Amino acid sequence: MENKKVDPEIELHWIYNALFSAYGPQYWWPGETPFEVMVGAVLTQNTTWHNVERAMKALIAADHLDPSAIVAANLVTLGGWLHPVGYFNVKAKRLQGFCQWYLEHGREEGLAKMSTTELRRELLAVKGVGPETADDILLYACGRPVFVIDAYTRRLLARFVLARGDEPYEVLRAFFEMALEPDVALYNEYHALIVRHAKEVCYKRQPACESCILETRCQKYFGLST
DNA sequence: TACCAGGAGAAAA
DNA sequence: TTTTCTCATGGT
Repeated sequence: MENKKVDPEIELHWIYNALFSAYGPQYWWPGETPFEVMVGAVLTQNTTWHNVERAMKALIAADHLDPSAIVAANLVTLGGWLHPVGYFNVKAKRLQGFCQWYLEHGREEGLAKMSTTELRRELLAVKGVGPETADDILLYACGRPVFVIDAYTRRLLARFVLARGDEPYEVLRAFFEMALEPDVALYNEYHALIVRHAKEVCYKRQPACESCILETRCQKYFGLST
């Protein structure tokens, strides 16, 4: 594989424009309120969104899509509502822990008073909230300009030879945030488009993704003919 | 039947 | 410090 020197700023903007032209706005993140977005971020860990929606519906049906109600809920009962998302025993504890933190920090109003750096540090200190979940919450619930790195993003970077893909989370986040202007709407749409594209075209198909809308530029770095 | 999905924490090496 | 294991359901 030929490893050519590329300009991350140019490449990342090109990829974004290509994805947006192909798929249009994705209207992420699903959720009526910022708190619902936060709950979804915790529940979606290693789980499809379809199953998260089922668990959210169960919480709503039980009138428990509320931080105080979740904290007060019996852990076994809460796990029962979360059953569809898998790891329900783990996620019940994580969700309760997160809601406890959310209430102690003054809900949305309290979080809004914190700087992005401070809020991110606080989120990462919550058990069950790792870097991706923290950044999902920061970007989609709190409207902070933080780029979310997930498995799809890593594959995309690897395919474009912009990174190996297995770098530490913070390295890849910095890579995006240095190449792109700190724009909440852009980061929001970009991550959503990467996920959308991953679902449309399987990145695992090596070496080329036939019919992939990014194919022409992607192949440029793989030296593949059209 | 086997594998993967909008991860994270703990334990082991 | 890095790698491996565990948590677990539901769809393909």
